[in-house]
Amino acid sequence: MLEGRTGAGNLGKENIDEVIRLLGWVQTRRDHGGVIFVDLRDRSGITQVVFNPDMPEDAFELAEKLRSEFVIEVTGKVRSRPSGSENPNMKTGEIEVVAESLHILNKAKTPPFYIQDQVDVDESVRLKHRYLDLRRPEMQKIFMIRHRVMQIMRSFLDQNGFLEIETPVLCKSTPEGARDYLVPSRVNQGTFYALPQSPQIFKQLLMVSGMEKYFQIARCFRDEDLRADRQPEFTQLDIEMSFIEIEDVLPLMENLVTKIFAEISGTKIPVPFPRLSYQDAMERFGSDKPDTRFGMELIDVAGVVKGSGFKVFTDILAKGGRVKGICAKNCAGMPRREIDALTGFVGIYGAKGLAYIVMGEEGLKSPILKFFTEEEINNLITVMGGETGDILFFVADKESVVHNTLGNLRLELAKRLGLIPEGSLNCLWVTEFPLLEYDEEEKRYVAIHHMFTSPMEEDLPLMETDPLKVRAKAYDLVLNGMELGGGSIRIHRRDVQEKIFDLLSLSTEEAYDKFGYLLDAFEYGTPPHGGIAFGLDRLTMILAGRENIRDVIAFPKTQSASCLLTQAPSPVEEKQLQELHIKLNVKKK
RNA sequence: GGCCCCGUGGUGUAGUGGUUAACAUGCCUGCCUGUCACGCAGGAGAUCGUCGGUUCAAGUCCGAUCGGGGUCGCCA
Repeated sequence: MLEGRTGAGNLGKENIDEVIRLLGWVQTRRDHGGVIFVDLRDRSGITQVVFNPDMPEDAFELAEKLRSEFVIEVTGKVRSRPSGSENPNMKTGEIEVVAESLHILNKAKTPPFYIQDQVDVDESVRLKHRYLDLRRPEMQKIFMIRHRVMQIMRSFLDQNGFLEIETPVLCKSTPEGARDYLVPSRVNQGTFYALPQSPQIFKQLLMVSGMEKYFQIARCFRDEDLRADRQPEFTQLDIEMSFIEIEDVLPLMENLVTKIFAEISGTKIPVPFPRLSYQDAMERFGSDKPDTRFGMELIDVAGVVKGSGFKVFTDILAKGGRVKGICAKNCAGMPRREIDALTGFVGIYGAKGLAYIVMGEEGLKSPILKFFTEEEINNLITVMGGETGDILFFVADKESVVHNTLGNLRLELAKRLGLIPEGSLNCLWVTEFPLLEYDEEEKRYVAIHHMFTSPMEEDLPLMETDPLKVRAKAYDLVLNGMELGGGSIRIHRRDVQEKIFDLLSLSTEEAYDKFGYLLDAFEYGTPPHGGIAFGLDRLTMILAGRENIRDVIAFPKTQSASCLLTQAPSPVEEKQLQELHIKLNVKKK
């Protein structure tokens, strides 16, 4: 059937007088009674087919029966459109195909929405009929980009000596990290596999195996709540290498990322990417994935306010908290109610209030002025870099709340003020992450990256004295304020790994139960190794200019982790449950 | 689990508590030989997500629930 087929979207003046065969869908039919125009669409694009009454009568009658989305086969001759009827809005608008024969390969029901770009239709309707949604050219373009990205990754890594190796999808459940998706075992009553959150342990085992350079485009699963950029199953480019240090990983990955952007969007990203320590990222931007496309950095004002009469600030400082601010340029005209609404905004992130000073033309306006001396206010303005026309915002709280709040307020204001330059690509590495953080709920340390991440050598002594100060050999690639990838140099020494388990309050038995095989493996000559993983979906989002991860996944889940097309998840037969030795205990609603 | 937004013919929207729920588009029928979101004429198509409440009267007000989206928590 494909023999001698021509793509509709690639026809042009150079094809004039060629007799061609098109296979595709009816985009639109315009029936003028005597002459019928059909726009025929296939993956390559759209071309206009003309049906004249002087063609065989039965073929013309057939053309009158055509409707949207009928699948047809047309044979005809390419010709120049009559002068004056060219369509400059169409890639193939200079030519048309005069139909000589028509076959209807299949009829179609009227689709629930237009098969064209910029459809204004509820996303749930698109998802229910995803196979139709994916017919739209803009969706097809996304998946062509996604495909190209994967091909570039594969060829780049192949050329650099990496082996593509698959790892299991049915895995062992591990503590820590995200909630696992579980799969009951039929053969082994009462036991479960977990779907991989990432191929982490297997890729390290492959390093023990001497594979030296591994990659995989791997599906990962995390049973957590969804977001605009988060799906329960997603795809990572997973990479691991032996005999490396950070300085081997980052430049190689910079080459890969710049190659992808150069080939897909023709954008040149300068290398090396800037690096920012976690500490600096948090202090300056209030985020470990800072958007550095604009300024408005966080400024510490503790030095200015610590001796003041403003108890809200001084009390928090006394308790070890922080007082920081951002300067919103040219915002003094912001209406009072909008400023008040920002108090609600910062409340989302746990801040109890938002102090501000409006630097208007007629002087300063602020509910907190009365607590400060003139000198203190002048110092505050100087430190903040405030000028007439600005608003200074302040948050006082414990450090995590201050950073989170101001970091998000900074992004929100930048969006409202249009400070983020369109089309700019801003790649950077965030390095020197802390190894551990303290979990108040569980009253113990937890790993920030994961528990196989190597501490920095010079910080090893701190593991005994001040574990929270220990920095990890971990790095994240951040693009336009989005975490695109992350990785680390791993622990390859058993004694260090056991020390980590110890700090994480994993007992030796527990550690052995969960990771004994890994600890055993580490005793058989493990090379120093490390790696990284990139979120393919997020990368495709940026390359395709999408703000929603569902758009770059062929068959995504809704926010409640269900598939509107297949109705998954769904109840199963009692017999299936019995085979799996499972009894349900469902809460009645 | 919390907060916020949305739900009206196939699709997108309008709709002061008060007649037969309006408009656009799509669909069907007829007409039409140069359109390209063709045009013209006519027609069909809605238990206003669901359940309950207030009211003489509910698409409209209230509550619950279901579904979709955003977000906080969560996501090593």
